[in-house]
Amino acid sequence: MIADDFARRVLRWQADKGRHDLPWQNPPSAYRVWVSEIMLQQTRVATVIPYFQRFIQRFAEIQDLYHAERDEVLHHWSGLGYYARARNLHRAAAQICQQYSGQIPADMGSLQALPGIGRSTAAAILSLSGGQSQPILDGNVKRVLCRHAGIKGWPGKSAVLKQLWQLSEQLTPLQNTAGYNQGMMDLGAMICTRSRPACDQCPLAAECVANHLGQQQQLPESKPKSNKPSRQEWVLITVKNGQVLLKQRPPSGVWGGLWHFPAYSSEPEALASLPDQAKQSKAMVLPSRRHSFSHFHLHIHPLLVEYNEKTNACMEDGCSLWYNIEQPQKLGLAAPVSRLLQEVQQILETNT
DNA sequence: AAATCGGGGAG
DNA sequence: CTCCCAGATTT
Repeated sequence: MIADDFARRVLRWQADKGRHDLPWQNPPSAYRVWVSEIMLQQTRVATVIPYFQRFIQRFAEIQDLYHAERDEVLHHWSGLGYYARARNLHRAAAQICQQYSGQIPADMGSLQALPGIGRSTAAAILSLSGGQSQPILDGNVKRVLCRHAGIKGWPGKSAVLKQLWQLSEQLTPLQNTAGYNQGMMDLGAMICTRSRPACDQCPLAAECVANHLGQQQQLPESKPKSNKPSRQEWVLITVKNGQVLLKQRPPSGVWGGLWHFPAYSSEPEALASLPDQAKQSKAMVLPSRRHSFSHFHLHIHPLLVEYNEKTNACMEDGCSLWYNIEQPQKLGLAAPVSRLLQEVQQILETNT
């Protein structure tokens, strides 16, 4: 089948059955599409929607993002994961405001030079918001193309990736690229799903290799599985006069720039680090929990220690602070930290 | 080429 | 429980 016919079928289907009411589609400004594309990296649409709404409400324009504190940007990203995306988004906003007077660049090279924007994200911004003819290659397009062309091998391998980019380039039309790219993503999300694809409703089924061979479950090939290691940490939830001690994580690494409880590699080590006024208090052992990252499991063992102090001498040395549970500051908090803080709030108001 | 970087929904 | 999602960046 010639590429032109492929694109026409996708376009017709997307106009008829595709998604037209996603929050970032009206209006599809470059800024809104950019924010959405960053949030959507490795993240489902349904998960992103409420985050996008809150983020855009607070940072309606790129200048609002530029002038915001990083803590508040991370606050609006809390629970979404991959926090380097938020840090890069904030950095890129500064670059765009300083170097491009607030105008998001409209060419692939300039966009890809910005932190957090790779080829597919740059192409999505330019096509969806500006109508430029640029091929994309996200998880949806990979799945559709792997099945349609019967491409074997895991798409994460560079040879397969190169093949997929070449195919996407060939099939992407010069006109109506926004509708086409949106249609490819809609097909992947609504029809050509990972399990049980609805081939009977697919506009590309007639020439789809996987459909003809019944290989929908085998394509695309899945990532070779690896055993994830486990780590342990004991965290001190120190409550003093209704406030909780938090420490800021280093700018890079897991939960970079977010606020976390002081963490230790053993229980005795954690208890030994308590301030003298707290040592007489009995630590409450909260249930341990397992948190899974993409490449390891973290077993968190929380210890709750409450004490009071007349003199409220606040030690805030820039990388640690007392967090007010009742009137929280706008900080970046990882999902398990937010959950723990909620549990602690419950415990504290039950005890009073 | 392989590792790093979250969290949750689906199966 | 495993797998993977509108990927990019670093090693």
